Amino acid sequence: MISLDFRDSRSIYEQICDKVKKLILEGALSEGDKIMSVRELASSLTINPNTIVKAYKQLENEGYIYSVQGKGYFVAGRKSAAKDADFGALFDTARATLSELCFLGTEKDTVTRMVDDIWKEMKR
Amino acid sequence: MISLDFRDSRSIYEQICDKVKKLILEGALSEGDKIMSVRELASSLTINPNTIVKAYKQLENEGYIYSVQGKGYFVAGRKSAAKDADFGALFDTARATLSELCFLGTEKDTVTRMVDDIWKEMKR
Amino acid sequence: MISLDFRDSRSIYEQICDKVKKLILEGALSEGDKIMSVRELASSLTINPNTIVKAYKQLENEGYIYSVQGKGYFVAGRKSAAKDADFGALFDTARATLSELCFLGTEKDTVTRMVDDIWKEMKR
Amino acid sequence: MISLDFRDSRSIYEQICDKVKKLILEGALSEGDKIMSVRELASSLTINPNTIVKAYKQLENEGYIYSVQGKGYFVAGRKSAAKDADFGALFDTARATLSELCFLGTEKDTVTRMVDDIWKEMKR
DNA sequence: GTGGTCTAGACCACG
DNA sequence: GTGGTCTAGACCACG
Repeated sequence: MISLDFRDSRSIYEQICDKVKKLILEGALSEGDKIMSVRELASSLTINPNTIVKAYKQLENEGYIYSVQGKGYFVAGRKSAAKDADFGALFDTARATLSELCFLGTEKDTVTRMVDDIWKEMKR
Repeated sequence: MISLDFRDSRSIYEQICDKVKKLILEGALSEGDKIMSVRELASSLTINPNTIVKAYKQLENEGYIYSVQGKGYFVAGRKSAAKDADFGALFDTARATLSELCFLGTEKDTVTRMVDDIWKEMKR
Repeated sequence: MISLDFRDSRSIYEQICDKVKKLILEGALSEGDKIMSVRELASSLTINPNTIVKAYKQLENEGYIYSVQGKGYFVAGRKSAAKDADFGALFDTARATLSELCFLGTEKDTVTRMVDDIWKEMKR
Repeated sequence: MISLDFRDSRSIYEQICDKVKKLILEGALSEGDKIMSVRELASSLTINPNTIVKAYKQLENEGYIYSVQGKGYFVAGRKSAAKDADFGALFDTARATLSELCFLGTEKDTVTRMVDDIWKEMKR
């Protein structure tokens, strides 16, 4: 299920993007699965359908989902997402965030354990 | 030195924030160093001084710099930044970015090496 | 044989149009050949027969096929297609696409070779 | 100048996309040039600003233009467009269109001359 | 003044 | 019923 945090400074469509992407990354949504329709999600969150459209189009541009005329949106595969991904930007973000954590005194072990967890979980 | 990329989708004050923070994380600016004055930086980048003020206020809120009335802005220490840091948000960003890299097929070794590099560099 | 790509952003009837036209251009279907009946193709693709009808009507308008009451649809000749073709629109599309390829750095030789290939293949 | 053709079956935002792209391909707009603001173009065409936004965002995704917060949209360079281009799709379109022209009886010389013209013009 | 986000709601094509 | 397009208009951040 998807919920919004109105205290979050990010825009609504960004939050929806991240939530749906998270469900895909976690494997809660698998390749070929249909995701909630634009209207369904809009009414369930009581926001405007156009805002959902914007989030879904963003995810479509990133290769995470695709639309089928008159049917709905479906989860695309890893290959599709990898093809459209901007690895440069992702690594920049990763490096900046990890550098900041390091500077602020985070132990390397803490981060290494997080990395281990992520790669272990994903292989399931 | 700081330069701007007008094609960057981030706002100017955000870019300045990130650039100054990066100089601090890299050790190019050390605790107690005076950073460029608002006027200096504004004229060197030919942008509005208010934009610099906004960036510096942001970094001050994050504990990375502090102002001395009539003297300018100075680099604060790690403890100051660590006290004001939102570790929850930083770890969320790190986890989300690394999860995405993992999903997209990045080898764990690549990331582990990046972590090693960052922690090694920083200890200097 | 005709297959559909549900990830294709084009509508189903457009995909069918393009696939059948391609078979004709390639010579896999020749003048006078009977093409698959609406019912046959609909059940083989498990889609609504009306969608096939729409595609066939479109190809009929373009002069690529013609229907014989109670017999089915047949491939028309080049003259028929040439008579109904909108050369202006085709040249506009060709010019726009080639201009974009040129702008993006494609070598002229690459395109000239493609043109050679197409005209050589077609003369068979 | 940009004008709309309401008889054109393409959507308004697509027409705007193509018109602006054409100006860039022709060299009427060069790298770094500011293009008409969203509001300016919307009022000059008497259409809704959101429709312009949609067209501009599409061109931004294709790397042809970029936005600067509070300043407007500017023409990006060839490299930017080439980086984001889907050459596979462009060549597919080119091949399909040229194959159709060939089938319909167009002389190879006519096409070769068009190719020559495009590559000659662009080098200016 | 500029682009960015969002609402409210209409009408369309597709199947 | 689904997504796609478009209008009309509001309010925001940025500089």
